[in-house]
Amino acid sequence: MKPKLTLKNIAKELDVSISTVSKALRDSPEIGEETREKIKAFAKHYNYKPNNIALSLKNRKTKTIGIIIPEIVHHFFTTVISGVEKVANEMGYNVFVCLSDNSFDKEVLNMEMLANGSTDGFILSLAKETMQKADYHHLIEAINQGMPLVLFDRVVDDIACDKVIIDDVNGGKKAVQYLVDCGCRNIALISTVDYVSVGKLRTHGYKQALVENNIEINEDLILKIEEIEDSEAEIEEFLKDKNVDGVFAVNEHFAISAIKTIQEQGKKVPDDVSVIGFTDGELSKRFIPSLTTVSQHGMRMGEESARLLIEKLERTPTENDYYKTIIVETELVTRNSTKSKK
Amino acid sequence: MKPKLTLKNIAKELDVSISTVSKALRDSPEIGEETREKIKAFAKHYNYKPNNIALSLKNRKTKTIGIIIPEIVHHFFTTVISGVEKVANEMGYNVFVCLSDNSFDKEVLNMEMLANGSTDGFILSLAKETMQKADYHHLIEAINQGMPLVLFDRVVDDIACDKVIIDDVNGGKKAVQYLVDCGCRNIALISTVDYVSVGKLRTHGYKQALVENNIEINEDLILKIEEIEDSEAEIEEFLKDKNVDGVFAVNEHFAISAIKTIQEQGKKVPDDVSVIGFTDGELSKRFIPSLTTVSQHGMRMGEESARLLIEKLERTPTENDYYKTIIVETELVTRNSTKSKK
DNA sequence: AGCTGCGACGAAAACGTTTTCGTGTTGAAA
DNA sequence: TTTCAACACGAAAACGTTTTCGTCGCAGCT
Repeated sequence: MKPKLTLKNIAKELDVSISTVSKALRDSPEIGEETREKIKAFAKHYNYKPNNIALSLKNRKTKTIGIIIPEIVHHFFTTVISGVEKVANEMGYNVFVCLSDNSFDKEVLNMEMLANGSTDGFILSLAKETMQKADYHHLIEAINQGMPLVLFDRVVDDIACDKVIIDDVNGGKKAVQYLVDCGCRNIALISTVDYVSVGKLRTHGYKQALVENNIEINEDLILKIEEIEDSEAEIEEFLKDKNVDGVFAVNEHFAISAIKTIQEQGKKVPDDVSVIGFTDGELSKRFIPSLTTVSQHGMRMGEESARLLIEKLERTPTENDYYKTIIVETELVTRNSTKSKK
Repeated sequence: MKPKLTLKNIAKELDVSISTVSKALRDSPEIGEETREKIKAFAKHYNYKPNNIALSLKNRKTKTIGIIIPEIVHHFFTTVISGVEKVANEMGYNVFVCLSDNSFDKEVLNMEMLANGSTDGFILSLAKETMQKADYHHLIEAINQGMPLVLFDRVVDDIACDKVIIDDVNGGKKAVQYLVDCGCRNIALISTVDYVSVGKLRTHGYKQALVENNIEINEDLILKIEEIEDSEAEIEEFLKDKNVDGVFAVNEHFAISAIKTIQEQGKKVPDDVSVIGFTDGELSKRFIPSLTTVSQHGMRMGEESARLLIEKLERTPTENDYYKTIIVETELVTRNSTKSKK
């Protein structure tokens, strides 16, 4: 285990000064050609690589961005990470991934870790608990410290920062409209509790679509689920002896559970009941029947978030006083859990 | 956007020296109680947090570990990350996640980024391309530089470092033995190409189980898949007019594809054909029929890897000259894609 | 000979910490 | 009154870079 090669080492070895070595390696014209070549050859031979930490300290930037997500074992979020990684790497940035586990405290802790010089800025999707508490002081603090922040997917309006979201209202509307177009009239909604922004918005979309089609909104056909763990039983109970011909679920899991329940009731999907989910994961693709879903383009969201953040990082602060919100379009991918349009 | 609070700032503000501030904050008895309290109060009020980068530079350790995985959109790897994050955070470490995309070049690049001071060590699962090329110079280089390395899941024998693997041979054997116990005799194997270590090992297990049960190995019943993209078509072609009563697939996807094909042929799972997969993901759990699989305990693998690495990091180098290999046991979780045991 | 200018290099500061080793001021002991 | 320890604090080095600003020697010009 050799001692790590540093500028100082090279300087001593070659009997020049540290500054000379540094300049030579950066091709400064200040250094004579002969010395320069000698130093570069030496560095190359011994595979010198400048120390990142020292560079970060000197430049006061780390070329690193952090991303904090509520849970990683979730297809949507992994695609977002993928997207972030992709553009970050292209732009010469590293990515710190942190998990909040949907816990407020862990989210705050993560932010503090990342904010103390480790990263230049971050990308965040709020923890469920944070949205419930509606306590965003950690975000505000970070922003005040001059740390650029991009919120994605689970965002909150009152924070002034860049945002990347999908048009949840429209996505929900599209889905329900499609069900209507297939001839459904009694359409159930399986959503999450209202403080999760996406659940609320998709519910809006659901209602809008019904209204636009002159279908009465029946609150009995709306289920709001708190704990994902118990969702299966809840959904079963909910769908029991309800006479629905269409179901719109705000995620894959709810959709699958709905299908199972429906089948157990002796009805057929899509012949008797059409089902549409949200988020296009492996499950939707490969389930039988494969699921018609509203795809969120997680990869694109990640890419846009990273681009937004890096753009902000590489500008002078004075230009920074406006914020963008990028809306990534959803896409309805039709598969076999819905009847074909009439 | 206030200028970031530093020791120097505090010192100037309170009209003491930098060293005094530093010592006071670290509760050094050298500093008089009055001054100490004053400084601590000030720091607390303005929410001072020491700069991580400066600390890293000073201490020559970053309290950060890197993990490089071939692909993140893969349930198994996300559970591993989860496990790593968990114990890393408990021990006060941060986690850098990098993606190699199964590309050799990206793997090397990632390692170089992380090796230049950004991390104290890393955890790695080899890219497919790397295993194919069998070029491990980047690993050796890192080790020579004194960077601890833990290999997991996709490992290679000739590198001297800690390893965390599952007993793939045994896992495969268990699965096939179970099929035999269910009365299957014509058991097909759907595996990956041999240079992917896990594919090879699970194939061994398959063969061992057959031999132990005096069933002849029929190479015609073994399919090795290179490109996961074309797998569905390949599997369909492979299973066409083969008279099998059991299928062992080395991952979820192959298993699902097999089931689909079998059902399309008019046969029933599990009544006519039993199917077992590997890796316990969402898909296995929720598919209909739900899949009997060999579970890999990704979370545990992540935890063990992180523990191993951190243990090494926090010892003196002299104690470091031995390497452990931890074998995480697999577990057969039986569901509905197999008949019950006779 | 004296001046200018330039080419080639080195010294030192800076980034934000921690830590070792002073140093100046006390109070008490001799 | 002198001496010395204890106390409370500051100066400076170090971690590995980059960069600004010297400085030195020498050639060319008048």
